[in-house]
Amino acid sequence: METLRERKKQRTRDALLRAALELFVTQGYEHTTVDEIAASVDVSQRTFFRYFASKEDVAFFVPRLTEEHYVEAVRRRPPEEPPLEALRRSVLDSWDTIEQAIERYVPVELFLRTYKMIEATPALFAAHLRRQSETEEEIARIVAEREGVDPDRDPRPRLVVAVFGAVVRVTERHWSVGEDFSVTTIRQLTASYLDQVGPALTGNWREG
Amino acid sequence: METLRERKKQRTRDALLRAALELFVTQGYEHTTVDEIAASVDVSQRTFFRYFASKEDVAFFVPRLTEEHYVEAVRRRPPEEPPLEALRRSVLDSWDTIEQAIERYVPVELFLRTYKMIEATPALFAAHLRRQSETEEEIARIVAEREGVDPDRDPRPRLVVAVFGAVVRVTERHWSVGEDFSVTTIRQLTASYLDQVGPALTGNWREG
DNA sequence: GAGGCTAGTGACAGCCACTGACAGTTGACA
DNA sequence: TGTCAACTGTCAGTGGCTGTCACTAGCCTC
Repeated sequence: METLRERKKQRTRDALLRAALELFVTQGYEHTTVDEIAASVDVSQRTFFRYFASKEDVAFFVPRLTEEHYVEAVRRRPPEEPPLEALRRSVLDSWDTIEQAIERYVPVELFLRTYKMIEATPALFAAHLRRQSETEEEIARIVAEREGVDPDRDPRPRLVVAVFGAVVRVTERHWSVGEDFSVTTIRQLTASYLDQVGPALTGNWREG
Repeated sequence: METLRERKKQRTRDALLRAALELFVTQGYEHTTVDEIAASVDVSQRTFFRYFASKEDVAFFVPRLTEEHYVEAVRRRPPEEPPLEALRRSVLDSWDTIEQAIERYVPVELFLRTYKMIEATPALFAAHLRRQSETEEEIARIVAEREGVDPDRDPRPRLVVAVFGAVVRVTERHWSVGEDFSVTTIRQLTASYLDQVGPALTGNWREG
């Protein structure tokens, strides 16, 4: 962020990001062309593609921040904690502290609406799931490391991480279709769902 | 399959499907153009798109069969079975009986290689995950129905189905990178992983 | 502070997936 | 056998994305 050149670049990137997200959430992802985004920032389409690898890539700029934030939280957990407990605390802590990280780039409110848009747009939702699965692979390796097992011989790290991720995804999905979307809401929902999953798996639903 | 016209259509469709999968698995999905597929069956590109909604769509023709097969298996489970047990038996039964259904369209071996290709191609893998999540939504509704709960008020159906699906996905992924790919192998792997997930979630990994 | 260097950009041409419109052809069926 | 409908090919166009090339504006050295 030293030279004028770098500041200019940063400004162009930020402008493209903001413009893209704004257009996406107002008129929809599919109905927004890259030409449109570039034009609204007054650069050529070619320049857009020098900042973002693809149209999809812009949409996931902020989600990428939150994923990294989460992974870092997992890394920082004390190693004596059982895996599930470490994961649980990591997600909840992440939701508590993510807002500052986001606000540096876009208003949190815009991010939340982007998130909803991703869940509602099939092409983006697919990409979202794939990204999550990549994150899970990373987390599985961290868990394996913590527990001192080889993830390619012992399936437990990937199993635990996948099961945990599944619960998080159900939560997000529920949150994304609801009215009340705030960071607080999804945090509470996550905690609640994580509490319910144990009984749901083992319990008999048809008794009081 | 009565009239000549219908038989001709069927033949074109089958030829396109076979040609596409063959090209995909030999030279890769990304390196295969729709023009190439159409040319190798001697029809116009336009005709290809009259049979398949998209290039992606051909790749998932057979997976779609297996998904439907699985959903049907779940529907047929006796209602007194606990949810997890019903799901478990459904996947395993599906793997036992799927081969006939596939063989009507393509050789099972080609299907298995297609499956590996899907797992190895990011764009297809993303689509695969989205399709699975749609299937899970359907299954969740079936489970909710069986248990007599409202899936929009009670999160348990979606939770159980998502957790179960996560285990299946870890299994598939493991299978897809391995050497030994046969239907028998993935069936056994699935059974084994399902057995391990309970202990992995609750147990302490660091003791004997 | 003049001049060379280079990162960043725009303009243009081209590939590929996909779509709409229209016209030609070929089976279905009376 | 002639009419109708289904199926197909051709063509033109859009949108995402990439390579190339020339140009400009900020940087850095002497």
